Amino acid sequence: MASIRDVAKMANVGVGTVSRALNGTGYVSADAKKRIDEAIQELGYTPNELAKNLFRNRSGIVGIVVPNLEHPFFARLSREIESCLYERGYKTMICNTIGISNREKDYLDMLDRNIVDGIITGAHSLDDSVYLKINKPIVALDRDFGRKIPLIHSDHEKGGRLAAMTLIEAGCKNVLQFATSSLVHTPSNKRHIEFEKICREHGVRVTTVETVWNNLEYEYFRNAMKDYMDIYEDIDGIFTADVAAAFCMNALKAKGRRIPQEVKVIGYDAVGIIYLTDPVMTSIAQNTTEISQRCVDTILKMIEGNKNYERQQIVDVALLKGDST
Amino acid sequence: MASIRDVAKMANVGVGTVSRALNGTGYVSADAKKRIDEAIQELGYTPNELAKNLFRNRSGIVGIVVPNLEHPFFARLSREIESCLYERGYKTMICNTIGISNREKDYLDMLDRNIVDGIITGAHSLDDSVYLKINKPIVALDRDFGRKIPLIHSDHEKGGRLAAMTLIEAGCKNVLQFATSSLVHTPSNKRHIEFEKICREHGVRVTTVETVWNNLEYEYFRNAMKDYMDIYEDIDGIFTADVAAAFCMNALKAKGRRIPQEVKVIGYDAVGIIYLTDPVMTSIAQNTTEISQRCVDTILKMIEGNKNYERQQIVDVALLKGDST
DNA sequence: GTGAAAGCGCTAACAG
DNA sequence: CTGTTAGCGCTTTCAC
Repeated sequence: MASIRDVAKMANVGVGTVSRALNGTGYVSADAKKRIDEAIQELGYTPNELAKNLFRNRSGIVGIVVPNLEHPFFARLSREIESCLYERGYKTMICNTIGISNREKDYLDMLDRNIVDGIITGAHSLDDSVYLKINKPIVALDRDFGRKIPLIHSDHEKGGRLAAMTLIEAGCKNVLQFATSSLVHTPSNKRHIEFEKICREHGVRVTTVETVWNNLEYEYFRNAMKDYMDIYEDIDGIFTADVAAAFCMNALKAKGRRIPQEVKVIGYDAVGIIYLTDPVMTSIAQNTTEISQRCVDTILKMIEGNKNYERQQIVDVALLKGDST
Repeated sequence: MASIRDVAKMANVGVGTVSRALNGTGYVSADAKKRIDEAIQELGYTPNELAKNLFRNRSGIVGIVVPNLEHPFFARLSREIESCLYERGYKTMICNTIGISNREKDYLDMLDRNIVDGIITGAHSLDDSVYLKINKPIVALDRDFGRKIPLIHSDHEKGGRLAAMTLIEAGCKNVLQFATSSLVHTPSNKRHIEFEKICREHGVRVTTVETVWNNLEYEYFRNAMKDYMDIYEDIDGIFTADVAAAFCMNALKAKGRRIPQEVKVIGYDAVGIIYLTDPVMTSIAQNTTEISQRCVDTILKMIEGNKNYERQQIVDVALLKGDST
């Protein structure tokens, strides 16, 4: 592999001149420039990023930590974040934690080892204290780690309200929702608190099942939802995230209950699968495009030392009306 | 950030000794080792991977290039490949090409710039010649770039045969399949040739629609499949990849056709969404776990200079019987 | 066993 | 305008 020295030698100039020519920093005579270009051509020279990285102590890589890339919400988010980063000249490292806190820790350590310049995290298996000790660029998705770490999340309260109002207006009197354990204090869990509150205010009976989503596999949701539908037989409305909601719909239909006539179902996230259910699922849409842009914008500001960002950024949600409500 | 020099100074040893202690290479007296460990503790020293990378001219990163991470097959594959790489001590860089050949080229160039040590590619927008020029570790998924580049793919012929036999045995007489343009010469497209052949042999009429899947968005599939179902009204069997198949099912049901009584549908890939359709979709399962392992195994062998791998590796497929056939 | 020194490929500062 | 030089932080000979 040809190095900058080989180019300099062949072009009869110093390495500094080649570097300047390459990066457009400082003056280079047209003549020298021409010879350098020729040498680069001839040698098939490509700058070695590894050396650049060492010099400027930057890798140009941002890590994105998600529980499971196979979950459609995180797949979409990862895709969009990767696109934003690409536009801004950064590369994307992907990290699946699959609920294993060791992995999450390993990936966080890459900040110290200078493997990534920053991390956007949507995983939650580690204790807050671990994050608070870190003094490098981190942006959190749907989790508040305290003043030091910026967080970005949807307006989940509004999401819960929209969901509740949708079911209420559709005439539900006895609804069921699946929430994350209330021990986990995340912005996203607020939708369930709000949902419950609104339902109560309107005299609708609401049952909240708190679950720990051990893993985010379809297979798991499928079995779990089937079991739950056997337990809660008299409900007329359901609110939970898309994948779970889709499996609820299937389980309900298998039991002969008609949707939306007998049971209304409203999902959350509005990922592609809402078009796959029969009927098409009503869902609260998170604006993953804006979330991604804000995540990338914020992490790059942190990396580049620009303090000019809001610590908490809330992104609007919207009702995407389907035929399941 | 403390460097190895600081550690050496504090421990009263040379940097070489610290390096040896850190990497377990060469002898270090117990006494020196102890002082070094203490210094590392006290300084909170972490080795800078960037410097290591430059020295050994390796980044420890493998890039995985996919058309669209949001497509469930690639989401699963990416997840599994990331897991394998993690087990082997490598990191994963993710690259969505979204059908843009510029992006694919940009990511390939990272090989030359030493940003990634190798690339596993499942994208196809560039011409073969571009790949053939590259002299670095590349493993291709479902595409034959010629003798230089190893390829890994499912036994798609068997897949096509299984699909055909399933529809035939279910009594279909007039089936429809969606294939990639026959101009694109990929192993995965062989399933449609085989499918057609088997159907013919059994006196079953088969219509093959060749499509260019412009993008892999749910929205696109949904509209496209709806239109196709309006055009092909008299068919009694369909074979296509899961996502498309799922939307076919929905479009058919919307037109009042019963599945599987009037039309049988068989998918390909067997990703999670087969459990979401109603009825549960029959599909040909690709063994993504084994595909991922082989991809990782092969790319790491190439990176580490081990020539001991097969150029073409074919992974078995299996029929996953659902209720749509 | 261990320190000193060279060098991975690049950039930036500094004389000319 | 341009060549020389000194590192970025680490690993690895190679004498002592």
